[in-house]
Order: sequence, then structure tokens, then C-alpha cells
Amino acid sequence: MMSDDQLENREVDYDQFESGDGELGKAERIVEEVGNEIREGKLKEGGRLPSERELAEMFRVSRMTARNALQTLLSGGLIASYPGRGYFVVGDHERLQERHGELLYPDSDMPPVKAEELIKAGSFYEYMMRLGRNPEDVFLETPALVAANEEVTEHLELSTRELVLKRYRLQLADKKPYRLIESYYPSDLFGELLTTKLDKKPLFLWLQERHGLTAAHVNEILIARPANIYERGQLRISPGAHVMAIERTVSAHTGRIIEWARITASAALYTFMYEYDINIWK
Amino acid sequence: MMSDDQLENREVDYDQFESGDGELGKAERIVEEVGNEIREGKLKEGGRLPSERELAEMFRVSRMTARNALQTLLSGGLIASYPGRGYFVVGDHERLQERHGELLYPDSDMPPVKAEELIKAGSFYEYMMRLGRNPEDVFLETPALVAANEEVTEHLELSTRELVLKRYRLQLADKKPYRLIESYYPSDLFGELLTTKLDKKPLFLWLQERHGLTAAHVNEILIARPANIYERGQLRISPGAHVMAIERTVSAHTGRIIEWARITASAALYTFMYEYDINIWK
DNA sequence: GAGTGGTCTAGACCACTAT
DNA sequence: TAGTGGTCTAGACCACTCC
Repeated sequence: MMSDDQLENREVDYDQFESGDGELGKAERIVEEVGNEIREGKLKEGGRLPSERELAEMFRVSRMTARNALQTLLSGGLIASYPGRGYFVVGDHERLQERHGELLYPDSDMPPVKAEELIKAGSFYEYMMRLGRNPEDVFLETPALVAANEEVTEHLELSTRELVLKRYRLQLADKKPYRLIESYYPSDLFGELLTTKLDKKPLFLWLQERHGLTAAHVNEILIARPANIYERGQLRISPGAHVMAIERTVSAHTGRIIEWARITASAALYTFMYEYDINIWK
Repeated sequence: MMSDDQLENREVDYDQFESGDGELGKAERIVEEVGNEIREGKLKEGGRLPSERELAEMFRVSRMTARNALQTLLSGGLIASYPGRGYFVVGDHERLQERHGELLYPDSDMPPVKAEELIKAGSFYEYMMRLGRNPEDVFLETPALVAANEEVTEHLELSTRELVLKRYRLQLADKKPYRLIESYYPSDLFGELLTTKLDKKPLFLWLQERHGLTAAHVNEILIARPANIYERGQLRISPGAHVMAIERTVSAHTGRIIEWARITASAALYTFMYEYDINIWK
């Protein structure tokens, strides 16, 4: 259908948006204006914004229009809302930087935490501690052996529906939720953990000492999508805000899969970095 | 209304959402119901949904409430809206799967396209052709040599503000925009491309033959954020919809950086896969 | 011309927070 | 008790599409 003259730079169809000389809607104007004030630091981190009703009056619009603008800023993670209190500026430092599963520090003079994302009370805990924040690891369910459902059976490559160790937890820093982690482990390897005290020994380091299995390889599948109502509740984010949904599979040097996890993180709080080699030349 | 006697399972801050026996808002109920009909296939791909006004009548709510529900589905990419026409179901097959920069086919009997993302009219073109769709590569600006700004100078690791080859294009399939790509290349290596016809020879294959430089390594930084008004216009997505913003640096086997690109893709249309090794054990 | 989504208005009631 | 965000209502006008 009409793909003939796709050379050169296009005809119409796409410019109706930026066309009319800054002819933004009223809500968009508020987004630009308030957003710029935040980015320029005129509204400082943690500071409170005018209420919806005040903003409506300031810009001479209805409350719903002011509210729409705030929702736009909200879904971008630039601000946060608290019912009964107001809207507040979110600090840029709150965004996590993750590279190959390792959390990175904003100041490079700090040594990066190693891939202890993969451990009990993992790198998230240490990362936040080093940043002077107060991390928490809240188990939403008590770790337990459960029957693997079809999905878990498949991802852990189990032969039949065996028992697996399930952990389901929420990680927070300074009471602010960062991510939900639902993880599964083969029970023959990890089952005894239910009655073992690890303290802060890395989970996979324990695995290596106890069973001679070395965690070696990670596979991640990553999409961004709007949070559902349950995730919004747990992560304390607003309708329209997005999450990064990650499925992570960890295998040992033998090839055996030793963990499958579903991680759901506030998209506004995350940056990912990946490196890889190109190998089409061989 | 009548929400007085919901003091069932109050307490602790986090359960106010999933608590009360399907006590969702009216908009949320519409999201669930319509969303399920789509996922169950009762509303088939490409099919048209009831209009906002019809939906409002069906669910006995105001138009704004019905509209809010549709916006929620919209921002998740489950449906798409076209002013003057209506809302339509988006096919699941339209989501791209990318792994280490390579696009993957949903049916595994199709061989994956190699990392020709990195080439002229690259893998996107071939990928979509194989899927029987109609790809386009629209240059929003004519490729040209431009003075590198500070950002480009830094990322390409240029010593001074040199000239660089800039390409800025939009990739579409069946008229549907998938991603914006703004890419920069050192002019001493790529400048002659302005007067050279590559046809479909991969850009980096040409580089290897012409200059003996092999593209070897890729670094990607990836975040999800709401599309700004310009991106919404170009990518034809709605307010609240998110994009995956990717900064990609490609270096040659010598370590020299040969491309820096900023890729902005509809988040609803993308799945990413990454693999990497864990190396904390050495 | 009829119907559509996009935007906006001026109200309203609710549960919640702070004091 | 006063103020806040969350939700909803019943209108309205606009630019656009389809016929």
C-alpha cells in the first residue's frame, strides 16, 4: 500500500504534531513548565509541588487539566504523589543503574558491588547501605517448598512437577519500594536452606561450597509495560507508571539451571547497561 | 459509593488495592473486562472496539471514565487509537524481539537475522520482509556531515569538534512506526559514504573491506520513560505511552568507536534479551 | 453530516493526611 | 477540621475520518 516513494524525506502524515508554533495543549504547557522547573532545580528534590487545585488556579485551568499534567510527570517518575499529602519531586539519585545484573554507583570512586544481586539480601542491600540509605528486604511470603507450576517447571527445566524453593520479596530503600522479586530454585540443591542460616553469605557462594556448582551464566528477558493494579499497590506507583518486567534465568557451569526469577521494578527507577560482542564476522 | 464498611482487612498500607473483593474502580473494571476479551481473542487482532461513547453507555459510566480505561489499555500497547476512526486491537505479533541487537523471529524455524541492525537498511528491513510485512526506512534528515556537538564528541571519543556523518531516520512496518534512530559516525571512516552507493551491503562489512576495521563490541544503555510530545508524534503513540530509550556505542576490534546511536522505540513493541557471564568467582 | 478520539470545564464525593 | 490526591460526572468544542 503506497510504499513507492519511500526515498527522500517523506511527505506529510507525521508533522501534524510539532507543526503549529508551540501550539501545545494547556496540560502540555504545564508539563513543560513544571518539568523544566524541576530539571533546573528551582523545585528541589523532595520539595512539595503546588496542589492540584493551586496549580489549576495558577494556570487558569480546571483541576482535571492540572491533574492530567501532573499525571504525565508522575508516569515519568519525575514526581511522586501521596494521597492526602501532595506531589513531591523525586530525586534523580534514586534511579538505580544496573549493568549485567550488577548495581553501579553514581560516583565512580566507589567500587562497584559485584554480582551479588544473585545473593541473599544481595547487592541491593549493600548498594543502598553504601549510599547511606536504609534498605529493607521484605518477604511477602515465607520462603517455602512449593509444587512447581507449569511455568516454573519449564524454566527450571525440571523433568516432572517437583518441589521448588520459592522466595517472594519486595526490596525497599528508605521505605520506598524498588522492586518485586519472585524467584525459584531446585529443591534438591536449595531445599536445606529453609533450615540453614546463611547470614550474609552469598547464595551462590554457598551453593559452590556445598554442592560444587558455580553460577556461571545469566539470561534476561526484559520488557517495559504499565504496572497492573497489584504492582502499583506494592511498588507504590500511579496508574500509567511503567515497570520493567525481567525474567532472569541463571545457570551453573554445568549448564544446569539453578534459578529462575521474575523481577518487577519501577521503570522510573532503573537504568540498564549491557555489553556484548558482535560475532557475525566469523 | 457506600465505602464505609470495607473495614475488613485494613491495616498496613499495602493491601488497600487488592483487598476488597473486586472492589475496583469503575474504570479498572472496564480495563479488566475489555483487556480479558482481547487476551482471550474474543476481540480479534485489528478489530475495532466500541467507541468511547458506546463503552460509556454499556458500562453505565461517563465518557471520561470509559476513556480513562481505554487510555490504560492504550499505554500498554494492547490497543491503538486513531482520531476520527476509533480504537483497534493491536496484534501480539507486532512486538519485536531483540537479542543482543539481533531481531528474533517468533517462529524458531526461521533463521535469525544477524546483527544487521548495524547496517544500512539493516536487519529491521530484512526482518519485516521475511514476516511478510512492508518495511520502510524514512530519513527524517538527509544524511550529511555535521559538526559534532559536545555529546557526540564525547561518545565518539573525538579529540576536537570534528565533522561526523549523521543519519536520522524512522523505521516503519506497514506504515506503523517502530523506532527513531539518530546515529553518528566518524567522518574520516564514513564520510565517503555520502557519495558511495552501498545498496544492501552491510555498513560495517563495507567498513571492514574498505578500512580493515571490524565492528566487534557493543555497549547499550537502556531506560524506559514516557514519550515526549515529539516522539509521540513521530512514533504515533498516545500520551502516557512509554519508549525504550537506548544509547548504543559500537567499537571496532582496535577499540576505536565507530558508531554512536540514540534509539527511541515504542516500549509496547519491544522485547529485549541479554545474556552474560557471571565472573565474581575468579 | 454523522461519528470519532482529543481536550477541557466546573462541579462532586471519597479516603486519607496533617494538625 | 481543613486540605490533599483519587475518582467520577455530564456536559462542551475541536479536528479529523468516513461516507
